[in-house]
Amino acid sequence: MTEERLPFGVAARLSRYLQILTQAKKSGKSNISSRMLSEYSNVNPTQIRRDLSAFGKFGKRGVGYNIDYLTGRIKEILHNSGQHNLAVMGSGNLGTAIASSHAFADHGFNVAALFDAAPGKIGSVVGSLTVQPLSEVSDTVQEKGIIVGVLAVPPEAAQAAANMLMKAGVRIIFNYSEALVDAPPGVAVHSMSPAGELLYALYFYLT
Amino acid sequence: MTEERLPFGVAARLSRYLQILTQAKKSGKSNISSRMLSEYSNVNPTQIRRDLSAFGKFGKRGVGYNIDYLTGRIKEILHNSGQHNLAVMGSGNLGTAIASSHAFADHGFNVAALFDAAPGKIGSVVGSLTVQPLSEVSDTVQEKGIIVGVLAVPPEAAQAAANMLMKAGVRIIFNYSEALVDAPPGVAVHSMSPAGELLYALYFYLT
DNA sequence: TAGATTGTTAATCGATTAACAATC
DNA sequence: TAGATTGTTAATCGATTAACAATC
Repeated sequence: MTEERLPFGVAARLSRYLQILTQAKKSGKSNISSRMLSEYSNVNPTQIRRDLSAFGKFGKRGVGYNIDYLTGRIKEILHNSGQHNLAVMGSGNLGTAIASSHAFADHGFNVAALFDAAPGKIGSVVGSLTVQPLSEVSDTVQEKGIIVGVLAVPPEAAQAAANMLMKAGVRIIFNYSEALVDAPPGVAVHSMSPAGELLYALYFYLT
Repeated sequence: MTEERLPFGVAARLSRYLQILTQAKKSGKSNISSRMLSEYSNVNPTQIRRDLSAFGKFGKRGVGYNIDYLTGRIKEILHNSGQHNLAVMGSGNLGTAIASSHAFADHGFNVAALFDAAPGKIGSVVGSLTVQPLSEVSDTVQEKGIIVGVLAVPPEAAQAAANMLMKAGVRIIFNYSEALVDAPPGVAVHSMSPAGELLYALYFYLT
């Protein structure tokens, strides 16, 4: 096994398996088969077994994969250990939903700061966070070692919010707005596009 | 050009291009090159040109693609025309954000109903919608011809909400909760997994 | 004309799938 | 033992990429 970067497809699928394993564990399961992983991930079961067996024999024939064990191995492969801090831009309904969600915490992601442009929102409390003004983005990102920024702002404010984050040192932008966001090389922009995914799902429904 | 179903990858990428074209149009552009489409979609520019040229010569050398024209052609390829109705389950922060968003409307998706289990929420108004009780799911889905259901409920309520929608005839479930959702064959479940996508982005940041 | 970008080829690599022996 | 499921092979298909002539 060479220590090279994984192909994009493999890394994407392993991340997906990890997410599913975490949820399956929560629902009380201790083992899971490639067939069940396939149902939840929409990845072919043979492909799943191939992905995993490239790194070792993680399963038991006739039984499936032990969830705790497999979770540990995939975390190793993805170098996923420890905590990472996130900043959320925008404290509207979407920003509040993201900051309150447990979805990130399950994977070691900690929402460490919440910012808003509106003076009326500054100081209001969301869970354990207090909404901060944009003037504090730079200092907070550096103090807390934030490497991921989440855009939960209106489309017309998305690029400006991204610029502030990138200037402060953020290298990964999660864009929940519809707007297109430009970034220099070295910064990864990942745009959520529910409408795009819906178009895709609908195509297979219509045909 | 045979009238067969597109490969999954092609349909996914065309959906993505359509989403980007819609946003690029909004920002005032009238043309776009495969290189720019590549920056926003993270798809290789040669791959984009190949995807498009499989259906015809849509571009102009030295200029790029006309956004309006290309939008029309991709809509044809994806059989995307007309309106489709959505139902959103859950009127918390996330459900409210989804129901208020323009992201879906840009592609002909109309949020036609919003449901909640909490008696205190019933009757409250979100945009042009009034929150309805779960007892009305079945009738509303059938009356309005709703084919897509969006889960914006707490994880422990996700499966029950999905079951109600499926029983009423919904064939596409968009799961915004972290929970795993089971569905019979014939129903497509599409789970958003921001944490999973973040794991993926982080892997390439860490390596 | 000069610059830019498409459309297309060719070569390589990864994904997909069926099938099945191994084995829990 | 019987049933289930992994690990693996082999064959095919789609994705990726560089390169470049065509042409706007």
